[in-house]
Amino acid sequence: MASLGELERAVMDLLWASQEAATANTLRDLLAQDSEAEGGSAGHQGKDLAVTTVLTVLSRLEKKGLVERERGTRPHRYQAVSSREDHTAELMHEVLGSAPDREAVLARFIGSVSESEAATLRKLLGGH
Amino acid sequence: MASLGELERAVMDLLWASQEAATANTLRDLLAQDSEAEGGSAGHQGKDLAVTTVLTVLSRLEKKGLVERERGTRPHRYQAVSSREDHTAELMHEVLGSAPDREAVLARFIGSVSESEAATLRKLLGGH
DNA sequence: AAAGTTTTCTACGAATTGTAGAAGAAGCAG
DNA sequence: CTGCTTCTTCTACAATTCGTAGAAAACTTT
Repeated sequence: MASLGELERAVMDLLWASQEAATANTLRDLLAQDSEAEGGSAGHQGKDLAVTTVLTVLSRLEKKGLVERERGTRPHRYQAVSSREDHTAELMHEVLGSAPDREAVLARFIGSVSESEAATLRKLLGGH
Repeated sequence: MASLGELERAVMDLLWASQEAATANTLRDLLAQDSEAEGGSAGHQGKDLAVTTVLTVLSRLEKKGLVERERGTRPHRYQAVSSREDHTAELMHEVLGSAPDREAVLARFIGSVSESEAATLRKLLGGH
């Protein structure tokens, strides 16, 4: 139960973008805007989703542990459980974790990182 | 079109384990063994798959670009396109790639790597 | 209590995956 | 070459996931 569908991803992007908790309605509106602004002629069309659709997706994301909801307030408010960066880093660990030879994987991985990123990594890893 | 199902993964594991190309029949046998040897009482049961099942899976893996087949020999022979390590590293890049703030993700990622792996990384990243 | 808003339940269609039979193609025994 | 055996391709079906949303239930507000 790892990867997200297209809409699920779109919703997460919104939640990650706005640090704040949002209601399903707000999200629906944001999604409408996004798809409206999305690209020239043949982009994939602008949807105007039903709120129930957004709610379903939010429930699924909650079940997957990516989203948390405040049930106290009346229009429930949803927010991402962890930041996009944390989540992505976690994902990377998941991918790596399933490998028997982690170090070999890391070697390959490092091999194809840009120089500037390599520099960042050196800094992060600190002097020996 | 990213992740693999359970059986697909099992097949890839076999192909990755044995550097050599294998036939569908061989793989079917190996799968049978594996599930046989797999865990005490309530593990998920030992299947004895039909060869067509294995062939279907192999075709799908081929379509996904993970497997290559020699069509010349009569029992076609299948092999992984890239090593497990390469594939995993690629996956990590895919995960990372979709992030707007790559460096932040890398920071988190590095933050939760074991010390020995950190050492390896330092070595790989080389001086200055 | 009526009307409006929000949430939950239920459902359906497309795509993916595990699973395999039926039928077609290719090679081997006579 | 003709039939038997083996291998591959085609087609199919059930379960799960995901996009999508109506119907109904629950809660607010007036």
